[in-house]
Amino acid sequence: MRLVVAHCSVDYAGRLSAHLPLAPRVLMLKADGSVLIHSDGGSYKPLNWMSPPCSVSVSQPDEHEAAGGVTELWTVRHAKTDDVLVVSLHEILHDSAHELGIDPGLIKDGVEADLQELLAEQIEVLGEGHTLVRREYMTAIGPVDILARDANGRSVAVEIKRRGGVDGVEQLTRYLELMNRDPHIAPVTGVFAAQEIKPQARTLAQDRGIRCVVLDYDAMRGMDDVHARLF
Amino acid sequence: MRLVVAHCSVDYAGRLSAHLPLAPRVLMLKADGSVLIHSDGGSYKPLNWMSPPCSVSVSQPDEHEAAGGVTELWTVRHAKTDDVLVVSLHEILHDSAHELGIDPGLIKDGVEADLQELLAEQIEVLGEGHTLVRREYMTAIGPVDILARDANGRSVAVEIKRRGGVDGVEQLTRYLELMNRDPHIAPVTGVFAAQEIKPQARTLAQDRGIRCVVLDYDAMRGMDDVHARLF
DNA sequence: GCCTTTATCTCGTGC
DNA sequence: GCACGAGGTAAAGGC
Repeated sequence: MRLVVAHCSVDYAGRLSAHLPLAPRVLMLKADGSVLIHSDGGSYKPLNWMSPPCSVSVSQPDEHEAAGGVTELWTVRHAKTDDVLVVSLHEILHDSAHELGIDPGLIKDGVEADLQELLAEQIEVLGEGHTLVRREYMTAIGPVDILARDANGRSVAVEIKRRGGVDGVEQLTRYLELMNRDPHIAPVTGVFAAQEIKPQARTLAQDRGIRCVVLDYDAMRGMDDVHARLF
Repeated sequence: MRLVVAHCSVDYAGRLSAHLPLAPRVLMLKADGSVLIHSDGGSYKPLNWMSPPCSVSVSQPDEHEAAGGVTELWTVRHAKTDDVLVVSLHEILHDSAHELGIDPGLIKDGVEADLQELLAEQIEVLGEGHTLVRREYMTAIGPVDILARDANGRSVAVEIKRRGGVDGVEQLTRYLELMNRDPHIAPVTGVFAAQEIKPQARTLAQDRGIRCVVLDYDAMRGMDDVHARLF
């Protein structure tokens, strides 16, 4: 990992074209050849970058560039596409290199998969008398998150999202259309379950006869702890 | 902007929980209080981070932590949510601070808006005799990218994407359903225009009677230059 | 290897 | 300020 702080301008040509005017910035060169150009704000996204696999080649500025104050040019080429990032370095304020090794990586907890697991365990959250048929019920166009049965024994297809938008409703609609064509399983009703359901999505779901259920992750995890203690 | 290279472990609690075991990493502390934790690989996304607005407070390790090798604790708290990021620093390998100022920002070119502009100018790309009605034609559920008329004077709703996936076809389908209920404008046919159309999207579009048109951005920009030269 | 789905998405834009 | 759509989305998981 090499860290450089320098006045620079940047040009990118690839899926789009982009340009950064001359200013002081932090340049991060990773061991895999990738380059990140960060400013002192924004969020974690760099102003510009080149993703691996790629390689950097350093060259000297031509007469015109040198006259403009450029001391060094970095040309970063992607190995597979023809994306190119050119960093024109002016004054270099800092330059250091560090050996980091391979990172052991992030351990996560609390994403959609966890929600699905919890809901499968606590399927009664959908309403009294509901029973789980299976998680990841496969259809021709992909897996339905949860297939359940309501108190009357009718099939219920559940689509789970952390944040429920129209996309999720569309997805569930496609599954329902398909499943309701299959006489073995029809009729199937739909439930759209999410920690947060956006108004547009709720409207669309209601319009299509899909029930919306808001999930409380913390409460469900609490219930899960009770389960764990009791059994 | 402060750059620190150090052996550290990290814990995040917020919209999810996450943990990073002890390893050497780069810590980037931005002027707005945000913190990024980078490894020497991956992509532009840090292993972990805290987005602004937030603030860092430094504290000394307790006896137990100190015995484990912790020399300093950084607690990064989000100003609005209760997200917390705790960095447990062990050995510090590098520490430097740099004044960058506010970045002038990125200038982009070649995104969906440019495609829409070019297609509006060169509406005949859709087929002979096509004329432009208007861009961003408003409906109750949102704006249709382009409304045009074909050689027979029939309305044509165009959805433009850089990369055409099923989402775009669904979006256009919703517009078409709505517009075809309006006797003033019905019948409306649909055109799905993109630089690249995914096979699934093409199949879905054909199934719904929506025509697919692949756009050549470079060629259209070339035409645009010709336009500019001629007029 | 390709495709689909998720994301602490981020980021702009229009209301 | 919120909601919605786009992204050089990136990254993970299934087939």
